Amino acid sequence: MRGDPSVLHVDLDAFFAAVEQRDKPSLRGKPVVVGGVGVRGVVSTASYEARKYGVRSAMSTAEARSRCPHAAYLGPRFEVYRQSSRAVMAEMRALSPLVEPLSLDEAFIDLTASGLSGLTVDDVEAIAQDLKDAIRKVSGGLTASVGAGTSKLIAKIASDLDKPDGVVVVPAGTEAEFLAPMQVTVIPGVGPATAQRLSMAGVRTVADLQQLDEDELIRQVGSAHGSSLHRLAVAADDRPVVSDRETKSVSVEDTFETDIIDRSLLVAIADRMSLRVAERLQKAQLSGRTVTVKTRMHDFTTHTRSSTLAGPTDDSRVIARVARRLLEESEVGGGIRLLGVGVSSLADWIQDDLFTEDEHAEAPVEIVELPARPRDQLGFHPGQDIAHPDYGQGWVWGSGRGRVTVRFETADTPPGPVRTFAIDDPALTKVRIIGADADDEPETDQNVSNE
DNA sequence: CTTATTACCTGTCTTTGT
DNA sequence: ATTCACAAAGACAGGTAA
Repeated sequence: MRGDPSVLHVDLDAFFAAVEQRDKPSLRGKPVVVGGVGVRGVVSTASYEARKYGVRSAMSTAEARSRCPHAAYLGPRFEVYRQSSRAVMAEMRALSPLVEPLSLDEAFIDLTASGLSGLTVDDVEAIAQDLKDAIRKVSGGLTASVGAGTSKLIAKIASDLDKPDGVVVVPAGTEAEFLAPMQVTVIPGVGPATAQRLSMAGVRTVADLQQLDEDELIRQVGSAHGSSLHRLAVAADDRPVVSDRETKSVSVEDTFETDIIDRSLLVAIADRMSLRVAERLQKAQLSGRTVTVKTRMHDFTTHTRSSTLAGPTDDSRVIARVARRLLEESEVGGGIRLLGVGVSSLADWIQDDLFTEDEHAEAPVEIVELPARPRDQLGFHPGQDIAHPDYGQGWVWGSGRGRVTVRFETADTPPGPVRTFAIDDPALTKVRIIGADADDEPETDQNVSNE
């Protein structure tokens, strides 16, 4: 444990909403809600004006609309947020090289890494103010709240105490008494489930937690969580600030506007998701051995199915093939509201194909001319690639009753807009059918024989 | 009515090594 | 060749959290 409050936690205030207000002055001073705008959307960030009406992060957009109908409801613009985030993080790194981003709008900074030591509360307050000024300058006026203390735990809790635009520095040596009167839920890692279990043991505040016997705590919440909580309750926290943390999994998931029962449509979606996961793996120079398919049923129960390959891959065809099999093993029941594909057990080295040379051959692409006047159901299957002269590349989501529904995907807007065409639309002329998968990657169940 | 993404933990099996 | 014992490691599914 260090002797000065040299760990900072910086949290940009209502980040997504603040960026929108910055870029669109007419929104300033007004309630702004950023998040999913569809029927099943949820709120990512609400501006402080919207929070007055009880709009909160993670609330369904439907509920937000009923609480605050006159707010501006905006879909997220991640590229813009990423850009501002980068600029802000750069200011932090100018202050100290040891910066650990937690998300686009949050980071820890360890001031000792820049050679500072023996910092007083006043020193740190001045540093925090300077940082906030710098952030405001590079970001076009965004404000941040900063907490500082002798550990990540204290810094993180402190940054929450004077929002927005605040600075809270907790003097070294006062940590346990600082925490004691607070609810246990202020401790990161104590969510609803843990809070419930603790409350059954009569523990509501950190002071209660400080008095609870460690063995009893472990009985309630498990060994790993229990012993770490026992230490955090008395502010014993020596977790280092770590920059450049390694990615451990890459995944994509999508909640559908309406539940899907059609297995062939699910397969088509899983194929798309496998491709996106593979692209991201390749971009990050990663490959992984475990493929996971996640399904969320109409009743919100969630299931995962996973399979581990003999060696790591970043090949979309391999991922898609495993995902298909896992999907086949999954129940569809009364419909699926969410589907996801992920890859984990990552290796930072790319798979060397030792004996599978011809496998990178391009998948056969067949251009098929449609009949001039198709009637119903003319050879459209979910997953077919399709070209449209105005909208570009899309793929068939479904068809029937003289219409074809096509989903267009761009790198920017992954699920992409859905458009429906009459099946005899002259613009729908070319359908690309990507050939079925060919090659093989050995999976777990290979036969190994020993001498 | 209830997002998307990542990380980590736990209980239960299964595999591997000796 | 088969079995047992035992530990360590890995795989898998579900849960919790930010």
